[in-house]
Amino acid sequence: MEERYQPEALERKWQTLWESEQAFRVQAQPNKPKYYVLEMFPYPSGRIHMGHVRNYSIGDVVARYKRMCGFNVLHPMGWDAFGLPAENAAIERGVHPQAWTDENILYMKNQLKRMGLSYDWEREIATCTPEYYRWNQWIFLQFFKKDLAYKKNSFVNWCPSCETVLANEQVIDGHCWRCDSAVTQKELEQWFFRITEYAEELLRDLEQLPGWPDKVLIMQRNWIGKSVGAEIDFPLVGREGALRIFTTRQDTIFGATFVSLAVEHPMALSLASGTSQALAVRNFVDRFKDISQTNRGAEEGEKEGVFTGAYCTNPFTQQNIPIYLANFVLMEYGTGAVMAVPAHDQRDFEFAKKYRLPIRVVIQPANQKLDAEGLSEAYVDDGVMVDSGEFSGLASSVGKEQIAAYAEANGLGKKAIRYRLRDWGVSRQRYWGTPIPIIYCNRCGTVPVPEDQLPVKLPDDVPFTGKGGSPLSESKSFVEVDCPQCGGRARRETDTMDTFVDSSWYFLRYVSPHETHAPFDKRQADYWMAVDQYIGGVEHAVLHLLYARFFTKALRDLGLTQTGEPFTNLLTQGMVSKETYRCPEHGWLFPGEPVGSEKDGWKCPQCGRPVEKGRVEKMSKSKKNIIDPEDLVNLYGADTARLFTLFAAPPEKDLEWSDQGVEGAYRFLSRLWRFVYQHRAIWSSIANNGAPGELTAELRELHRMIHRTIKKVTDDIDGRFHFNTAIAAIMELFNALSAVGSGSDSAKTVVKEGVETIIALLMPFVPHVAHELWQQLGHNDGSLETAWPAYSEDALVEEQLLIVVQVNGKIRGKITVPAEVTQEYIERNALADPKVIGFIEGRTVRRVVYVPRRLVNIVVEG
RNA sequence: GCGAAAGUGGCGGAAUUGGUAGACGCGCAGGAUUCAGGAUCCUGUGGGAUAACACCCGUGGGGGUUCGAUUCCCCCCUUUCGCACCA
Repeated sequence: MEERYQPEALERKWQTLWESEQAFRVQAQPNKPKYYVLEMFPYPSGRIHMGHVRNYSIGDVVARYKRMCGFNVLHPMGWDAFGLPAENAAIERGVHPQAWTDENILYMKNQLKRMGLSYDWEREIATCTPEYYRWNQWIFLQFFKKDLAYKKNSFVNWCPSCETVLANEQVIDGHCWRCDSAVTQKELEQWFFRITEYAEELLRDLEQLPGWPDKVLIMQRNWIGKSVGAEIDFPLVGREGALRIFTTRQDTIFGATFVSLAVEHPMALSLASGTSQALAVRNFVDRFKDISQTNRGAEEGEKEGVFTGAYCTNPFTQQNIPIYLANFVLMEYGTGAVMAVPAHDQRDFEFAKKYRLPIRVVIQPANQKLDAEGLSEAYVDDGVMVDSGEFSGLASSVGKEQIAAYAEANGLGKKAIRYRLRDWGVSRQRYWGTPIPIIYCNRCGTVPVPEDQLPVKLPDDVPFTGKGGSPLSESKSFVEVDCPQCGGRARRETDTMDTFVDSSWYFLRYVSPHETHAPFDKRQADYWMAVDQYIGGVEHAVLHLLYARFFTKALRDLGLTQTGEPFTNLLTQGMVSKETYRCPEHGWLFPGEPVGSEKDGWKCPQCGRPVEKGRVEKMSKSKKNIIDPEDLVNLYGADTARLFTLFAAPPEKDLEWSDQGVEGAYRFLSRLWRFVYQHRAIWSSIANNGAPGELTAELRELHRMIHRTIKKVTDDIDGRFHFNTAIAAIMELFNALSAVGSGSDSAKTVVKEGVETIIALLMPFVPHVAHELWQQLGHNDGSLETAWPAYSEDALVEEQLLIVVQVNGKIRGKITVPAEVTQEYIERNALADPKVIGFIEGRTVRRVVYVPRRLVNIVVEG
């Protein structure tokens, strides 16, 4: 054993050993409790970053801990390997996406291995392999058969920079989630997955997920956005037909003084044709139709509209009211037409004011009287219906019911439920993704590729020009095919699938990654699913996590699995960030910290000029504040990198990078190493499990502390994931053991027990150094056979209690009493404490509050 | 605008159900060791006051409930995140 802690060689030793022993391989064992822990798989961008290190360190603690507790642990890893960066690399550097991706996977896999993560690499998957994506295609065909996959012409989000369609979930603030360009709108024929079919179930089953953070549940609930209301027809004046509107405020229908349509509404142009407004309407439509919804208001919320020249009838008031187009009405939601109630909807109010449209108050609040002239804003809350014919006098909530029922009974409309959730557009005009297994034949129409012809492989003869459009359409060998039905000449679909399809079921593939007859083996899935603990960034709160839930339910309905929810427990870890500093001369300071101090100001280490202290930023290339985990591992070893990320903050919070913090983690491991090195000769001569019966009071307390620490660390890891406090407790115990050092034989025995406990408790966190020290102390049990330490309740029993004594809630003294004494004894001693006496003398004791085993509060008066 | 989370020493963070606020780590200060630096070890470290105690103040601000509030309730301020014309 070396005197100094030298992580490099020992980490290599253990990694090699685990690899050669295939220590983390796992098979289903029906008689052993299973535990499936999964971290979100990475995109193979080239190098791992600190976010990965954090994510996988957390997962590895859970996996190793559960393994030590006797669970049969499935802990797999793979690659979310399709996506745009590979294609961009091809365009920019002429490397084939496949080669680029393979190379990255190879490099990153090595980096992950150097972290000592306990993955079963036998189960590794990469979504870009035909063995994987053929099942994307197979699932697509099953969806197609069940009408869960369909093609429709629609207005879609279009990223002009990526030159592809985006799903709603991929548009952030009107910008592309990937490249941040402003998203435009384009009318295209696209493939969709009918996720809305599952809207209600996706919403309802959120209640079955108590192991998910509330934040994520709320975000999903909002994203699905259920609204209960009614659809009502407003008959057109002077022509056939009606405009169907959707509303949740039927109770305000007597106040509807006009109707607003979306720019894309199919009747927009026909309503105006033949009226004097025809030209104005055409211009209005042309102005807005290519702009995506979020970018339509020139300024925040600015309302604009145009009269169509046509009228319809409010079926409740029988009044003829004008029909407008309005820039804020969404075609995608409801029916694309809304009844406008200016008095009770803020948007309609602003619109009515701008275009001088009538305002009718039909809801009165309890404590004030509204009139149309005096309104400065819409009254949107509930109240009592007025000026509403036979419905006047009803409360809003009752009126909603009755109006909807009346409409239904009289053929004016029906009750309706709408969701904000839209169907998931999955077509992408890119190369590096799963080809959609569809063939278009002039005679037979849309023909699915027969299952025995899967996979539809990506062709190799595609030029990467970056000039836009679907690259697959450039490959003749790919496009030109015979129709599977009639054998005639036909054309292959050239769009590929959204890469989120790949990640929507990969957790199922891991249960039988080499299965060739189905996406996964049902029996294996029945054993392993659901994922007991899923860990990843909160940025996937709606995107990936919603899609994966949808897929799981859809696959269940195809009879492929019994699981209805894929992830029983979810941990969303925070970002890794770093403070930024910028020197006017040298730009972002990196690597290295500024010199100086908070008081005297921070200076550039190169030129001494004062630097501007930036905000704490997420690590990103542009901010130049990236810490490369590889450098970190080279310098300090994987154990230190793991320990730091786990110790510096609880996993769900953001973690701010600190060079000194890393030093601290390294120092702790060094101290532990040195302590074992110095004492190992002494300890080797002691038998294990010395009886603590004959110990001094001090050593008995130390022995208690060992067991207290086991309990604390166990509780902190299991379910709570407070790794930072678990590690703190281990450090505390170590400090106490170091203070005792050696001494009497019984002291040595207790200290040895304590150190061995510490080493075992550290195994999930810093596996290499912990296993090395364990071995150095003479344990030759198989490297991963060590059981998680158990604590004994007996060993926790306190001999003495420290009782805090308060007077009127302020701490005035502390007394130590034997643990078995009575409450009366404790109160008597508290009142007799010299410090306490000073505060109660001459005053009347009104009351004495006793909190068992903790404190006495003496309430005095005067 | 709506929804959610969070504000605790110089810093990261503890305090699990209302019961010793500041565990653990970093930083800082003093000391030991050292030719010196680094490393290591010891001691101290919320603020005020003091020779030292006693004591006073203190968990964003202001109220409240309670014997007792970082924790519960109300109002306000700040920050972060999510949604953003969803009728």
